Amino acid sequence: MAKKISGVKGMEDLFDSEEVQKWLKVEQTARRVFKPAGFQEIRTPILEESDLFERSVGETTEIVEKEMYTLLDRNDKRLAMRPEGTAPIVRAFVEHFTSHNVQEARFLYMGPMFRYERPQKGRLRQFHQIGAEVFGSDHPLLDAEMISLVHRLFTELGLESFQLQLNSLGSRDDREKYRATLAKFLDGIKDRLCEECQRRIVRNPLRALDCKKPGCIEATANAPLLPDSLAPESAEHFAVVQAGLKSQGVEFSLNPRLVRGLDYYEKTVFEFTSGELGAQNAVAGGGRYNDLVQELGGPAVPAIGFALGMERLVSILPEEAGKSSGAPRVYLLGLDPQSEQWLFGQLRELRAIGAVVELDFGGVSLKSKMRRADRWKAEWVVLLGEEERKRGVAILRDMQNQSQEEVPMSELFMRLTSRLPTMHFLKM
RNA sequence: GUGGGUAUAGCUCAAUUGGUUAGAGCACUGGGUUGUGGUCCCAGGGGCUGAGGGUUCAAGUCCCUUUACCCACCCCA
Repeated sequence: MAKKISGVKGMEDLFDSEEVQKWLKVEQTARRVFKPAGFQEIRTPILEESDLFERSVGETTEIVEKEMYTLLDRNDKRLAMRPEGTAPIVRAFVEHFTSHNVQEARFLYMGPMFRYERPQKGRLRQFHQIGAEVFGSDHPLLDAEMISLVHRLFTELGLESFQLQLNSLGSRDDREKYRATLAKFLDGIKDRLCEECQRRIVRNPLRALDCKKPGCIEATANAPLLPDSLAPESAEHFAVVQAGLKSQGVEFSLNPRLVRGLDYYEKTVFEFTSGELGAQNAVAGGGRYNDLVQELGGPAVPAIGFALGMERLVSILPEEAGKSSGAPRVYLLGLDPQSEQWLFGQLRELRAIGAVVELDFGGVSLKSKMRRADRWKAEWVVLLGEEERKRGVAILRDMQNQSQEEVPMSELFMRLTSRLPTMHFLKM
């Protein structure tokens, strides 16, 4: 035997039918929730120029520094497999929409993302996201709408145990000022912080507030917090976001230490978490990015977006979401080559009416064939042998009632159809 | 990148202080009088014990190396 080739680390095959069913359900529900809100679905390539992510996500972020799958193409162009979805959408928006003076647009996307990380529960190297982005407005109620749509998606999927955390990073100015204040504070308590956090003082002080080490939590207990240092305009924006969510009945809690890992966020940031996920507890996250479009060469168009982790979401979905279509299942069983040949001819028509139809292949005993039909969970079995064929009939067996009858071969299609729910479409 | 854990049949797991041909359940295949499923009974196939090396009369079991997977740190979806 030739040497086996196994899949790439952190990249999974999805083959369990209930699991696949859940994916379909999530994708379909996302469309049902977002399209009526004016979102159009778009698909962008997996490969982008590395620069796109370096400039948007941030040069000093973990993602860009250590986690990107990068390559040189045959012309030595630096490319990267997208580690996240927002930057490509912004790029596409700038490239195709702003040129015709479109400054407002809503996009829904779904697809694989890639990050070279050490896999663990809820963390893969190829994972999938569904995300949405809205360009064209800085209105705080848009923030509330975005968050509320995600909330609604989760509710429609029957998800019960999730929490919503909210924070405001303020405008870029607010953030810069706060960053300086915080860095100063941290420097004062430097010797009480872990090594990692000491490095963060210069590089990314906000992250220190998110550190989970007990020593750091204690040391930063009365650090200056972001919401307290927002300029009046940002504070007002944040207040309206909260009021908007309340009026939609969306529950949330404020987390002044919530920091997101991508540089482009400002003002409102949010995260949906679940206790059932293990250490990687974020199911979805997002925020506002008012300067990104401009930074990527577009006009000054404010925007907000979110992304959810497909694998994480699916793992906490209720069982019902994995139930597959209720289409009737019909098993065709021939006892000799001529019978099989005739039944084979019926496949197309029967499948066209929405039934799941399978023809038994292979020369085993009738008993085994029946056993197979049973394991396949057939509701109906059509049995045809030489005896029947001579008389022009086939046996139609109802597996549940354990009853069967002979029907003329010429009427099989009609007889069967009349017993199946009419116009039965395959449900998602 | 740093820790910790696991690796035996397709799946879930056994195998006494190292001791004969490595077992069970589920699954699979066939049969229980000739062409009828589920429950039941019987039989059968299937493992170089992740890989490589070492200690020993003897290794699934002990030691080293390696690979894969899992979990956590970190980071995030």
